[in-house]
Amino acid sequence: MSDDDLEELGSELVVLAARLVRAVRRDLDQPAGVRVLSLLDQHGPRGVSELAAADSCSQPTMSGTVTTLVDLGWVTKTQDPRDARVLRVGLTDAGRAHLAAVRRTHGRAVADRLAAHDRSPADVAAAVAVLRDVLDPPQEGPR
Amino acid sequence: MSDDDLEELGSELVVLAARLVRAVRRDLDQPAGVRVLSLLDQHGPRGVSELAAADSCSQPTMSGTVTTLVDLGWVTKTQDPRDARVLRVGLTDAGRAHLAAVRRTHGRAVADRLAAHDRSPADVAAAVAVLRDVLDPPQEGPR
DNA sequence: TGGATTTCCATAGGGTCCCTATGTAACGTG
DNA sequence: CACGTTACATAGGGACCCTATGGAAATCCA
Repeated sequence: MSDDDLEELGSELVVLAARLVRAVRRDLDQPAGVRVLSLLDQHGPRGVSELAAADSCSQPTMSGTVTTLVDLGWVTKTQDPRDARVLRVGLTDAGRAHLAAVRRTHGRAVADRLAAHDRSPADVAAAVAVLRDVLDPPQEGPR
Repeated sequence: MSDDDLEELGSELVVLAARLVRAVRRDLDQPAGVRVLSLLDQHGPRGVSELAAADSCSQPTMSGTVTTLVDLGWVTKTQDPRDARVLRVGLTDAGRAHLAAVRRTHGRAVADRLAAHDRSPADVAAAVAVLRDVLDPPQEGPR
């Protein structure tokens, strides 16, 4: 496996990821808010800054996203009684329901396409694991 | 592998893809035009509508992207002498050079992250193949 | 105790990417 | 030539994201 191949693969990975995101945005839901719902579902209530770090976006971006989600009734913002700076963002039942619906939609869409290509869910799991690894280490370092 | 798992995976795939795209846009350089350069590199000169179909975006979007690329000097638009409606979009040397540079950057970034996770390029290739399959069949007629 | 600093969130302003709706010009056909 | 079709461009708007900046609460420290 040569370096040229790796260049191709890295570039291709980004290209395909971009197309996937666009397709989802057009046909299904707003991914930005769903990412936040997913984070809250996995990790429980969090502050805006924690969410921004977890989603690796800027704090103002997350701030705006949360505001949108509040308007939609999918999350609530409550004050932390011990630290008035912190805003605890938590899922509502409606938010949980919406997340479940989106996941069903995505799952079905992925399953449909898999069926046409003799792909097993394990293959998708492997792809997810690779993406996670590629994204995981925002490790800075000299050199 | 249950349906619940598949829902999780489909959703997770989209979430990770979105984060990847955002990370690339912020840290590296990926004006959506690179996708077009990649298409032209793979398939040779094409018209705007063909490019839009290949990238699965709308024709006006591709029209604007191509205009941007022309301004950057990475592609040229030339009239087809046989059909004055068709614009042949072709890579310039500068466009080819830019594409090569972007690919090197992506390849290096991916390689760095892989090294931290005991991943082989073959794993990335597998992930790319899965993404391609997930995107490929927008459920159209026979080929 | 009274700054100084830090932490957390919000707003302002701007950019990119993408969409639908709607032209306009050139082709083909009867 | 009228007619529908094809290929591209423009107009208008929305979603998402960024940096810069501001304000308020908590914490640190002489």
